[in-house]
Amino acid sequence: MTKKYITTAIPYMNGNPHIGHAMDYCLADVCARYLALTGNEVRFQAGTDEHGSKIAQKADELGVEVQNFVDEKAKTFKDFIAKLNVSYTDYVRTTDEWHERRVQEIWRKLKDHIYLAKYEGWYCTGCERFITDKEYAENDGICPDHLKPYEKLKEENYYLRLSDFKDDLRKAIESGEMLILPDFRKKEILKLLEESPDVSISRPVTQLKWGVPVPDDPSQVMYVWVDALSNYITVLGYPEEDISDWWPATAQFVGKDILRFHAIIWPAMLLGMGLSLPKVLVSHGMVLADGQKMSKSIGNVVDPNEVIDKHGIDAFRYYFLRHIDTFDDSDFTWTKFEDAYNNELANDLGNLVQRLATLAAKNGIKIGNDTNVSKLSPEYCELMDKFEFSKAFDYVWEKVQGLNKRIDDEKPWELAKNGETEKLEKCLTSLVLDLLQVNAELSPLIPGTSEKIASVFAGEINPPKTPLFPKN
RNA sequence: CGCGGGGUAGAGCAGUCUGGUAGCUCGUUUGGCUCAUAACCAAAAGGUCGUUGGUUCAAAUCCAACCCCCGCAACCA
Repeated sequence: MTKKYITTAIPYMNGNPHIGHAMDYCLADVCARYLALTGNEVRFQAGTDEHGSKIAQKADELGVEVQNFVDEKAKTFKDFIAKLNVSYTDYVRTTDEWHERRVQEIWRKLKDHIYLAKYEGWYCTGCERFITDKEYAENDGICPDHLKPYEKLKEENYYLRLSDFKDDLRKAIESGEMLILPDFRKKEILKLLEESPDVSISRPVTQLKWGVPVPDDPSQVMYVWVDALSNYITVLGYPEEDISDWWPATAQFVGKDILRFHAIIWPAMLLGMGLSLPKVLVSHGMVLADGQKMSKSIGNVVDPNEVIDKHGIDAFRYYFLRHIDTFDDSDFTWTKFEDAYNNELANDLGNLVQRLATLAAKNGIKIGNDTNVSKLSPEYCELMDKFEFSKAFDYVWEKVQGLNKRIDDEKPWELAKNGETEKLEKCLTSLVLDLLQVNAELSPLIPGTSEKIASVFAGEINPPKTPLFPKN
């Protein structure tokens, strides 16, 4: 049994769960379920990112203790992940004591690549980041997002010497040793890598209190990314435990907006610790609303809870994994969602199960423990292995539609009328077995529905009493 | 001249590398069927393949120029 490790990006606790988080979880979950289905032992991480001054600030505004604030938020997210039916095995909160302790150990291991230096330049308190001279000039000294003038800042920070790793990193990305998907993101990262300066990885405690203290220097606190990125291995027990069974990760799922941290800083940290690089970084796109970015100011934000409540979690998973592009930005619209639900889930699949179950039950068909039903087709596996989830499910759907066509072509109801019992039995048995094979391929995508379908045909065949996908 | 992706039927996309009658899904129209969630199956209509020019017997596909959209750069996955 091969061991596989899948990770999700840990969301920052300054907002509520949104549709983008759901996208990340769904992709990783399909991957994890597929790997388990093909006989691998899978560990699957999820968690929450809870440090940083923005979170502290938010708690201040609300007049609550920071710890209480993140406890509350973290619970919201954990409930949300449960609602998505995500099959994670390991969960990390960056405020977990064991995480903080291990991050400090990681810092110690990186020490040869860390140096202290003075930064002098522009800073935006709103963005919480350093501003280059070029940016300063372009924006006439005023932050376009926060409409506040940049501040002159002089402070000491620790830096990670990225230049120690650039060559190795570039080779690893070019050769595919650390595969970045899709390919156009790989090109972007390679270019970005060349231009990347050393990264500041700490802030003075006077600026940032809510974080993990730098070991042996109480005046500095770790920059949140160092803390957050480490979660992928602290959750496995690093450095206290031997993680070589699980690391390097089989695949790490991230949004395109945070790919740069995962494709440059994170691998640099890993190389600094003498660990291997993740095998694959899967960068997915953003979910748009009518071609536009979802934003509070435009007011076009789609609440994932609303979508799930409308037609259930499997309809949600189905739409996001089949009709939202795995790698690039795509639209969510209610019309498209409803169309997919009615035409594909209810009419194609739901009705197929219903009609076939009814035919089989009426004619006394029984399916034994046929082992072939869980056999996955090579075409399907090939697409899944390449993380082409939406294409894989397109392929499966052709089979769903093919079964409907076969029923029409073979007309089992006529065979029944004509008393051709033997032929009828053969025809229906074959159809049911093929449906169960398709069902196995659907199980990573819509696990709940897949179980229901399996139970309909297990032993005595019982057609669903209520439709799998009811229409209103 | 920053780098990159893209402009193909009403919508979303494939086809472009390796030129040879323009394809898929949804939507629309019509026909068939009755096991089934007014579901299913079949057929039809619908396109100057961003613009202009070039190469070729032949261009969505190769070459050149131009126009338009988007990403890499905004709290956010």
